[in-house]
Amino acid sequence: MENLPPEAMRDVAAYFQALSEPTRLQLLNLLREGERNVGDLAQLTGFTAANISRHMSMLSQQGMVARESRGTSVYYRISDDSIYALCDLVCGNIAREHERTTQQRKAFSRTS
Amino acid sequence: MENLPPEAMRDVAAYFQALSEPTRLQLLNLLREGERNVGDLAQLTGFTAANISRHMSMLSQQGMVARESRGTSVYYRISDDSIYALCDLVCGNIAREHERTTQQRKAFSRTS
DNA sequence: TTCTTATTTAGCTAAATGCGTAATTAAGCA
DNA sequence: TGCTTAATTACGCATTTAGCTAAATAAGAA
Repeated sequence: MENLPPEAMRDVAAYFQALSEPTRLQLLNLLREGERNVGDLAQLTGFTAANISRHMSMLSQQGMVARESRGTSVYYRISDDSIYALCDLVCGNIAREHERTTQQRKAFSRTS
Repeated sequence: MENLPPEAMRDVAAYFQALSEPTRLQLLNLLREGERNVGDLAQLTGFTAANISRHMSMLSQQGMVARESRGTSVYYRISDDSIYALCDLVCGNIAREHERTTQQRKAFSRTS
């Protein structure tokens, strides 16, 4: 990524942006167990189908999920397992960061 | 990340969000070569120091960069190298995705 | 075809975000 | 103590975004 042109930089940013929303992370998490259609995802998350449809469209555009229309329903499934590796990596970082800030709080309470 | 509570999900989303902005990716890229102060980063990117300061504060809060105040300047440096691993992973995914959509375009031009 | 159901899109609102300018703070130096 | 310079914060503005409701589209079923 050292010398990426601005356009590629925008692509990378867009990819991360798709993962920067709790609702979309929740949707990706639900797809761990297998494919789901829009209505199910809406019911499971408590959001409207319209909202879910837009979120899934975004994840699909980034190539994270695959869209398959069967009958009147549209099923989505994970198409890129590396997303979970990415998320797990981030979770590790956050855990470390949490550790760090916790220790900082301890340090503060020592000095005050 | 399977069964993360909503709060942790927000943390993960916030982490990705810090990486979801081209300017911030550019700043992280500049820090590959070593530490930089706010004024330098502003000059190198063409943005105001105020803007850069806000971006760096965000990256710092997520534990991605370390902040060190020396004299009247504030220097930032990468504190978590795994960020680059993350970015490279994403670049790979984007390359694959680009490949995919390119082939799709080819398929379309064949049928039309 | 008509009816029903699932998904998508249009239109809107409230909240968040990136940016600049201007004001404020912080640290050195005279 | 002032003065200068660097960084941060306050404020305003334009754009984006996540959510809803309602309208439009798509695919089966009667």
